[in-house]
Amino acid sequence: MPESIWFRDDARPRRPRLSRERIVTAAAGLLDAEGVAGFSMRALAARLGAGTMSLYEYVRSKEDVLDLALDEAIGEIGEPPADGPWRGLLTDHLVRSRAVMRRHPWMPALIATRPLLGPNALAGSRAIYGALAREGLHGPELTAAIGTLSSYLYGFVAAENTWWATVRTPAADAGLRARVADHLHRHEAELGHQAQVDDGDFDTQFRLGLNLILDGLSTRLKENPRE
Amino acid sequence: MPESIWFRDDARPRRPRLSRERIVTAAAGLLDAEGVAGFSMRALAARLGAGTMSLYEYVRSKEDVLDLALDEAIGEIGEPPADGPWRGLLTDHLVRSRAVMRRHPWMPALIATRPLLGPNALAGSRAIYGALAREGLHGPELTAAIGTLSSYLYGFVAAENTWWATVRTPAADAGLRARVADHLHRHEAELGHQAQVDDGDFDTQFRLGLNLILDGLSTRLKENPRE
DNA sequence: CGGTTTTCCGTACAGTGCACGGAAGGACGC
DNA sequence: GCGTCCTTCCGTGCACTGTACGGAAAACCG
Repeated sequence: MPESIWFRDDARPRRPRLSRERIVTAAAGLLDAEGVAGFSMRALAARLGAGTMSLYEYVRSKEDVLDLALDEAIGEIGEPPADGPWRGLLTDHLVRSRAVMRRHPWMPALIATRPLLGPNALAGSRAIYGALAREGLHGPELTAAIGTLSSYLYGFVAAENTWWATVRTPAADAGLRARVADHLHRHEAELGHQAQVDDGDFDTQFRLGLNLILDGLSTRLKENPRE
Repeated sequence: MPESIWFRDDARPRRPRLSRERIVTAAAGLLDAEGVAGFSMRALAARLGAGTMSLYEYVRSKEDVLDLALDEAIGEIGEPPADGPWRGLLTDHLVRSRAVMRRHPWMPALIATRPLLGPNALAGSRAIYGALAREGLHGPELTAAIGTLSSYLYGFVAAENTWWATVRTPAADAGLRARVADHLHRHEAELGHQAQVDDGDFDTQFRLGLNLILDGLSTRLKENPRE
């Protein structure tokens, strides 16, 4: 059996079966499947068919893996186009970001505990920065606008995800559901509205809040017209 | 030694040395001192001078303790006054909320993983609800306004706390600081601005973003005048 | 006084992240 | 061909986690 042909594709010593990329994508998959609480280095290694300690050849620590998985997931969002009307551009980017964070519900919890300094995170924020700087926003006002949008995005999805996680729990009895629905709709239940909640509900909530912020931003932009 | 006098002050059976309240306040103190990562049931018991398993007489699980500690901390915020100009009222409440979350930097990470259904959390959101309902906001628009404000608050403080945690780390070398500063100020560094960051920086950022949202809310209120 | 109930907690177990050191095998100089 | 080295892989072990279980002691009730 001419194994030499099969094996001869790279000249590095002891061509590795593992790699940083393989570990990171497996980590993201494990997080999708089991959540942050169910993520362990042992489970990750098992998912790769490797020994636990083999991972540490490519990764400094569990925290390191989480950092990398988070930045990979942020990369899924993609960058906004280089130009176009600012309002549609921002709306698109935030809606796509929310979609990615819903597909990877572990993201908000990780974001809450670590700075977003991965290459993908930095690239994305730079692109948004450019879009607003083009409209004449500068200095603290620019930073505040971006900070507001990203804080809103991430706070919203975090609340949304805990909502779904709470409702989907098998132990979620009617009483709990009612309390959570009340949390979402506040006094609406008392006013006779129905307390049903579905996906579309969150969609419109998200867009309403986003428009609130963009309206505020719009007045700022009119005060500082493009120079 | 007349122990009977010392011990005779309550007639309940086997008057307990521990209590739910004592556990919860000790938990908050431990979280303040060690953070979420350094929080363990063993450490909590040691802080109370008790055996680890004694805690479970008053508390179902570690998650339970965290839920209770979080709601207690939320209670520190206090409720907004029953009436007054809506804008000042909301600003005050959000500023006080931020102050509490800065004193207890573990709060955002916990909020990210559990629904805010404690009594204090519900009382606070009800009060804010009332303030905006009084201004003529109803239905989804009302829910969206509240959701936007709380998402912003919590997203902002989360980012702020990770910033301080990152900077205060002993291993934070100059390169890391520069990257984080860039993350905060985006391209400002490239534009020649100084990349120094201090508390006041975050204060003005927070107020700028808040005013952005409140401006957007203000236009909504003018469209739906108090009926 | 006996029995019951309520607190307290020692022990034990399955699980965690990761330090350490060894084993296996390709790469390379001779 | 043969040592030598260097890279990858990973078994073992340690300190630590949450908490199930069951027992000990103490206060109450009869």
